[in-house]
Amino acid sequence: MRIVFMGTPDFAAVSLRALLDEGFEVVGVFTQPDKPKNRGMKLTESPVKLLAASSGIPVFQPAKMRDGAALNILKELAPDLVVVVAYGRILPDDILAVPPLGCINIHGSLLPKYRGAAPIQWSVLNGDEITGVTSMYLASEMDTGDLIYTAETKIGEYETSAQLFDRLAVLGGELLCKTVSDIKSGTAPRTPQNHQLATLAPPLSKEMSPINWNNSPRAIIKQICGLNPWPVATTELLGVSFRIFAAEYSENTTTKPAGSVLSADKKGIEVACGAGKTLLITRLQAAGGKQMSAADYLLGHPMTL
RNA sequence: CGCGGAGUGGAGCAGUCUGGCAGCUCGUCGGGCUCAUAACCCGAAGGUCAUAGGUUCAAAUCCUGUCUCCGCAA
Repeated sequence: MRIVFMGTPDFAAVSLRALLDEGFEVVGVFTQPDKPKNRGMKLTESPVKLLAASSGIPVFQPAKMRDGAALNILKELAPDLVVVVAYGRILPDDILAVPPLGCINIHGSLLPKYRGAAPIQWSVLNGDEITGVTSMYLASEMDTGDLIYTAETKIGEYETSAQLFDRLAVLGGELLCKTVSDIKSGTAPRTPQNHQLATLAPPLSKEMSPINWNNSPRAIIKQICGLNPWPVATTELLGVSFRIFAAEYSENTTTKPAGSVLSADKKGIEVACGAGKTLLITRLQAAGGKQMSAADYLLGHPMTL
């Protein structure tokens, strides 16, 4: 079975790796064009491109999906099945129509929940206890296609989006292989989504970063975890700006206003939250510095209360 | 050459502007105190000050090149 794989970031590369390790025949890979990125604006190749190139698979990086060029390339490759994982492009109907077995996708949530660009982060931000990955057929509208399989997993109380990303990438790779295998043998199910239950997971933005200390400790911790690794929760303590990477629950209570620093020692920086509750910041980063534990930070920057 | 910040014992920092003894808070090791401790007291080890060159009687500090890390931007 000839497969064309479309994807861009690490999350997608894990799925591609899984397909290759299982011995599926990947005849071509589509990925986003190299872009100037990072410090120095160096041209950066996507993780999927690097993996495909090192595996000897032809790589295509069409700038547009609708100008006919991409369509011609795809027809030339004559895939039986197209697998899309975090490609970053909407595929037009004429592309979707090329492979006889269809186009399938791995999505980082239990659809129809969290359609959109940031399902993993939103599942953390909202404090969900269960999430997972879904395999589905692509439809014209984003993340609305028929479901094939799902795999569930629990979200840890202190699990960050970054950590969940890594786990779901692996789960997604496994689910993809099972899905492709069953499509090949003709035993894959196909279930329409219940569109009534759909929710959206739009991209995150820096505007979500500032912590509102009037919220509950859990809401704040979920914000911190959900926004890690990007855009990262921020706050100002005693006049200094910080990015906050991790925090823990605290048993203590206080009568001081939300946002007040209550203590700062090896255990962390204790801050007042809503309703007199508190939490402990354990990992942070000051301007110009590196990310470090609160204890390390305090050694060189004592906080006098 | 997109913009800016930073490299100093194992960790986090000060010292750089104005050149002149390697400093602080921890950690580690040894000893002491204590019913006991992540507490306290005494002592010790550990740094070619990112790297290469230049200026100088003298460079962590001033000048030039290089490497690495961080934020913005994308």
